[in-house]
Amino acid sequence: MTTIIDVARLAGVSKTTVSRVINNYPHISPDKKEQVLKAMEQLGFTPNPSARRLRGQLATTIAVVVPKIVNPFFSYLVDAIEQVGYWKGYQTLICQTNEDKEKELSYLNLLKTKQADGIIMASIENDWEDIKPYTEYGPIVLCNEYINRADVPMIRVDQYQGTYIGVKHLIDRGHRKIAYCTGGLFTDFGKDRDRNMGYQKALAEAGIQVNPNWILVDKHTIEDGKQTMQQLLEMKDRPTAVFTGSDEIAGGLMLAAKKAGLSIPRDLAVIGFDDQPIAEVLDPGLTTIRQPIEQMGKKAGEVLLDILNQTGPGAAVYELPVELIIRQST
Amino acid sequence: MTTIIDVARLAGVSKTTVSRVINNYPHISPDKKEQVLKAMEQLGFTPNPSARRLRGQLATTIAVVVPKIVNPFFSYLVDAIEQVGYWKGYQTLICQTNEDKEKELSYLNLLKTKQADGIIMASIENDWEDIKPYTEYGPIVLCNEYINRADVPMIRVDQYQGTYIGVKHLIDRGHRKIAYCTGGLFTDFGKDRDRNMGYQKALAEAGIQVNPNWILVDKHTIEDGKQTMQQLLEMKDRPTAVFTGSDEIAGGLMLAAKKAGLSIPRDLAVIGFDDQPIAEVLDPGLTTIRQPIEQMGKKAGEVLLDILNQTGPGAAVYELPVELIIRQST
DNA sequence: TTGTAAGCGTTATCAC
DNA sequence: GTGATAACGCTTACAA
Repeated sequence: MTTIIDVARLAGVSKTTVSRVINNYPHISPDKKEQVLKAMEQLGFTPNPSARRLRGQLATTIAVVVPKIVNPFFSYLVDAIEQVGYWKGYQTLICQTNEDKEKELSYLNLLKTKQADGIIMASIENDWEDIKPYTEYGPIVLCNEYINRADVPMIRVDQYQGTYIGVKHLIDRGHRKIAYCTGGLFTDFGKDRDRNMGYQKALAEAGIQVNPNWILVDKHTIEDGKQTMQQLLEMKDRPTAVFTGSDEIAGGLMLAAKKAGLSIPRDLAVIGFDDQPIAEVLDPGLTTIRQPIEQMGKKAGEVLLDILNQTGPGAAVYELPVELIIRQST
Repeated sequence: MTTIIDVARLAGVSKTTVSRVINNYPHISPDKKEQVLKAMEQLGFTPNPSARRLRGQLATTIAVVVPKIVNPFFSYLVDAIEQVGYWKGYQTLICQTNEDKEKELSYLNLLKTKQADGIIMASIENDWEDIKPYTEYGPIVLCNEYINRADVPMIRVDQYQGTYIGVKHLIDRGHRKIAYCTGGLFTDFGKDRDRNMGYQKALAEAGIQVNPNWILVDKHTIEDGKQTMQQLLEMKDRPTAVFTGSDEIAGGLMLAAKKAGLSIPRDLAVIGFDDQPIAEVLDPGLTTIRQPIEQMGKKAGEVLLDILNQTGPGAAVYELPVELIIRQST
């Protein structure tokens, strides 16, 4: 490994001067500067980031926490963040929690040890109380998830609105027996709460009572969707429409429904969430709530970098719009 | 930031002793060890990886180079690698080239600067001659891509065989007009070459001539698939079957075909590559060549870690099997 | 068994 | 404008 000293020797200057060249210190005689540059070139020198970090200068790594990178929602998010980061000279560390609390905490430790200069959390497994202490070590930006009492920047979409317009759309199509199939739990905070409220609000406005049997929680994958359809098929009183928490669940659901001889949307209307590529190629095309994923990622990255460069506010909420994409499944 | 010295002070020992405790040096009196452990706990101490790296000890980061993380093939690959890495205490740096040569080289520099201890390349943009020099700085493992003259470990599947059985399957179904729609180019080396050879071999065996009009290159996305279908529709002499280089292209193709009133597989048979989740939910279900993506990623991770821990061979070729998954699109 | 001191590659301070 | 020199936090001879 070639170091600053090798360069100094070759250029016939002190290592201080080399360092100054590297960091674009203004007052250097042009000829020495050129010598140094030439020596660096010749030796193929690259400054050692560990040393720079240790010395307290460098900050070039951001971490993105996601539950599962294979979930297209998150891979698109990571994609957008990586692009912003690279553009500004940052590397992106991908942290997959697999919904494991411990793993999440271990990744938060990256902040403490300055292996990551900032973190974007696109999912949260632990309670905020357990995460908050880490904000001391570096900026944390919440993206997609949000905590009401958290004093950090948050990039979110209006989940309440998204769910509301989705369910309302089903009601407008004449449905009154509408199941709700969510990735989260039917809980009382954060994203889940907002989605639930949207569902309940839409039903309430139409004078429809929530049927607890039609609330299906903790569904994520295509496989989950297929199984959920089985559950629905076994019900004596079956819903005529299903609101799902992701396009993948919807895909599995449709697959199983068609296999069971149901016609979509005639026998069962299905609506997804996200507007992933899969939504378009499903047959019939999947009506869904589009989340501006790229925008979210881009914004999250920008906000984090602004904080790192001291040019942005420490906390703020950015809300991006959702949109109902009507295809043929409803 | 709390350092080893703080711990030493609190525990009433020298920093050397603390370091020994951290590194599980055997000969330490149990009581001192306990004091140190207690102090570390109390201060919430975590060793600074930059310092350890600088000192030349630590190796905990691997980098994975992919063209696009949003491509499910690569997100599954990264997923598998990350899991293996985490299990062994390594972090995974995700490097997205966007098929940009320069970006790829900049990521290879991670090796040189010891920001990454090893690299898994799941795609290659530059010529091997330009990449080879980096092997001097740390191990590079090729996964999915391969270079004949490269002296590094390679994890690959038999692309030749995969394409061959796919095309053969179409021939067995009675097709003789078979288009070939690939992600790469119809070039003469690596993965592309093998796939092309498989295609040509299967045709040759059946006494079928290659029709250059039906060779469609540089197709990747669902969108590409749709456009390709348009191209096909405009042909006077249209193929009756299409072999595609990925399930996504196949998906787009099917979508456009159905929209144009074609019935699949009656009017047009379609076969994909990868067996991604999308293959199952397409209608009709997509016949495809399954690549053992998770296995590939797992193997690549293991091979790299073995090298880093000096317990594995420096170069070897691991070939994993492909499998024809027959659904309803053929 | 424990401690002292040197050094990893860089940058900041202070002289000149 | 330039160069010694001391840190940054850690590991490891070498001594004790």
